[in-house]
Amino acid sequence: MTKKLYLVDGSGFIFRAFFALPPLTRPDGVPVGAVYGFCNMLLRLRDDIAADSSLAVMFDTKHATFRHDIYPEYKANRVEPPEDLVPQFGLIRQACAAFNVPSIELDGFEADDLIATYAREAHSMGYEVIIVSSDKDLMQLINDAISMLDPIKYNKISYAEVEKKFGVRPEKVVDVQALAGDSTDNVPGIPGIGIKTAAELINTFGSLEDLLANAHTIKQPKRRQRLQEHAEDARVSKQLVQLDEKAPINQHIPDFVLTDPDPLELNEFLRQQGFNSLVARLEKMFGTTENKSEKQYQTILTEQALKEAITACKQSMIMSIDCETNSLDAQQAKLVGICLAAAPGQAWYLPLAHQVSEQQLPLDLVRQALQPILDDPTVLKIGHNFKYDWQILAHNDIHVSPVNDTMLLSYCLDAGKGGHGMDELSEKHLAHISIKYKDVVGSGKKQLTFDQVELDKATEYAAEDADITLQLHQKLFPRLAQERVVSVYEHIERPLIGVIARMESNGIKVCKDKLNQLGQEFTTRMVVLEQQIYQAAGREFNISSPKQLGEILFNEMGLEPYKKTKTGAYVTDADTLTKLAAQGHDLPKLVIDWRGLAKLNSTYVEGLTNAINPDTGRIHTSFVMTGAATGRLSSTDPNLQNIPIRNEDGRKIREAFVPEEGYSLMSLDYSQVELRLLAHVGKIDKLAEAFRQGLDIHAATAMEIFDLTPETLTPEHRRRAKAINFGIIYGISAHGLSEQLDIPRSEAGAYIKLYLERYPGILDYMEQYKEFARENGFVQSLFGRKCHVPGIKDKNFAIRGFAERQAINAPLQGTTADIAKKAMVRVDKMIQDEQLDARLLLQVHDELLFEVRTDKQQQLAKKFKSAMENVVRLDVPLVVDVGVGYNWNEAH
DNA sequence: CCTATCACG
DNA sequence: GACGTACGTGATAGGA
Repeated sequence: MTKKLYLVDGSGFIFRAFFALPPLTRPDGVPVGAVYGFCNMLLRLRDDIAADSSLAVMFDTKHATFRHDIYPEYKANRVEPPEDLVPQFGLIRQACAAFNVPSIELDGFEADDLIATYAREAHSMGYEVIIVSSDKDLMQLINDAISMLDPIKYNKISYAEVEKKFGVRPEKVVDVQALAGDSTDNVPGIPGIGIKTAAELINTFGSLEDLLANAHTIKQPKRRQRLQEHAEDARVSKQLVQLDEKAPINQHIPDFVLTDPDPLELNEFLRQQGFNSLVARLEKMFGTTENKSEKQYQTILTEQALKEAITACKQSMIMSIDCETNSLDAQQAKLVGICLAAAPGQAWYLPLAHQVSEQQLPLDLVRQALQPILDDPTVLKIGHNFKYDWQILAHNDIHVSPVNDTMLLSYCLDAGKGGHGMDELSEKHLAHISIKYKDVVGSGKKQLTFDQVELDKATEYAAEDADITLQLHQKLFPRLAQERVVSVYEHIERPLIGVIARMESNGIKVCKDKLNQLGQEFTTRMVVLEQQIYQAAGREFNISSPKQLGEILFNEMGLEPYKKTKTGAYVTDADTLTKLAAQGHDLPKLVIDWRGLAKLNSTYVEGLTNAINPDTGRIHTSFVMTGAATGRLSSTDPNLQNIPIRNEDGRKIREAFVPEEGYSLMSLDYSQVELRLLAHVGKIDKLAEAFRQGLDIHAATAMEIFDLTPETLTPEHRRRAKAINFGIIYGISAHGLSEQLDIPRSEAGAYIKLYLERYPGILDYMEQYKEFARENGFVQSLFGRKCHVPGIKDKNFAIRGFAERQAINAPLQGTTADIAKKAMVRVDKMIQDEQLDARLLLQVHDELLFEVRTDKQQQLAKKFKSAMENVVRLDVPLVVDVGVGYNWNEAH
């Protein structure tokens, strides 16, 4: 194997990274985006490359180079670097020192010349050279042993890429550049000749000199004249772009062999810059990087040890608590152990049900010993995703209060900035990569349950989790007040833990027989469709495969495809198939119908049947409290927030959701909340007035924008107005609306213009929130919930546009979420305090589903409706529709 | 593990 | 002037 030398173009990198990467500042305000990119790239390189490789970084200096002697205007058009970039030059040199990577600069020479010199030298010594840069000026150096690596896209640049860019082999690149010039470096070249023409000329004549010597043979008069007039410019240009391979270097290649950095020094540098996630990676690569005080993790097996742990927790007045179980499903999980932490580095693991020989403390004893401190109002208990622990403990008759939840803290502070799982937060805030659950229990067939894990391993893992939770609380809790999200946390998220925990434990009864019967009905119909599909297609194929379907529709049957996916496959979605069906083809319609039934069977009939808990006969979904950046809940395992409703077959699935004997299902849903909020927040008088009058809002909109009376209003008008109303909430675009309504873009654009004219205030609302997002990086709901929109300043139109639409939508969606959550807290409190014979079962964004005693349903409906409608007072009334029935379809 | 599709608000 | 889009989710099947 030949040894490899990596030569990094430090100066090139910093410019490119500065513009390519998002701006980032240290806590003290110093811009460090490019430095971060640089460190990231170095770490990645070190991780990827062989240990016996060599590495050095080259920099430009501020001084003039020999090129300015040849041509005083060289780079004369360069403007001063942006002020955010200036401090980063020094920091990147510091970064090299911290990484223990040689950095080289030389007055009178550019980084490119140093790279050229070292590359040729190393080549002659038998090295393979990889130039880490994407600078086109370096492409002239490429040969079989010298290649380039784009440091940001991280892809190889070789012959093919050079020829694509310059149209010639690398050794002719300078000749092409000499002709084409380079406006960024103020290299003159020959006017009127660009890269395309230059490549053509060089390929025809062989070289610059041959071309200039034979310029008189050029046919095009203008081109001939210019080549003759500017021959000298071309020669000068070539000197400017030709890299100097004989720079007087004084550091030698053998000195560039990789050496490990001093972990302590590098750690300090990275922490200074606030690069916690990099510190975490560093620990993984080089082992521990800090002289941390010894961790004190203990396994508790005696009553005495338990007492001591509790005393320590009581003294510290704050403790974290974390349950270990044998399942992720809170309803089925058995409590295997409990972990407590009282201070960073100090944690105890209390094994309860491990399958090991050691004697573990009995649960009853542990419960009695722990309950006082878990109830103690002077000791704050910290959990991460405590909703889970709440249920596990409650199922074991253990109750905890007061509680803070680090997952919810992170959610209130940083929604939209990434996930809120403990592993991710540990890396982000503590610069520590935590032990993964999979590392403890293994994976695949050999995966253990936690009760099979040895006590020392279990202690190490569990104690670290409790430790991290406590440390995360130290980092996150103080930010709550500083960043003004106390109210959202205290009044919405924190009280919701118990509410949702109860909902999940309640579950909802699902009738297995009904699902089974539906499954058979759907299957029978699919068999018929299947035969018709094969007949229409002319052969059998896998109807579930979009690839095979595309092949049949567009290749074998020759239908006209509407569009392709980004991977180049034909789109075969329902939209496309509907359009094809409208042209009179049979197959698309058959496939649409088949897919509808297949979806119902696989996702709902089978999925829901499998999700029925054998002990309770009910389905217990899991609501994810931090899943949606806007503040909404999401539902998983199974998702009960997307049960079909929009067509007849789908609604049959809802009939399988039923109440207990003597009870009814009662659905209460907010009518048109987001539009009402738009009217309120945007102060859209006409819209608000329509709501106050209790009008059909889409019909009212249609009459307003199309100048109609009730007599001239048609269902089509109303349909279009409805689409526009929703479009507005989504941050409307003419293209989006035209797709939705299947009308020309121009027509959609005209509708939007009309709408914005008739509802003055909407445009202001949209501009105001976009501006707020640009200034603050986030938008807020009516109750102060934050949703971060990182792309809002991106120079890429698509990304920025996306962020702008988020900025328009998130305050509305987020406020709806706040209202629904507040309603849940209220209603749950009523149920608890007044001991109502009602259970909250599900939340579907703007709907709450209850199971209520049938003979009390009217009274309960009145109570809940009123509670929900009066959660907040707005300029428009909030209206809640109520439905009751013996299944979810009837209730809705 | 990613992509395409489709269910909901 | 083009770029490429409706906002927010989760589950399933196919295929690499």
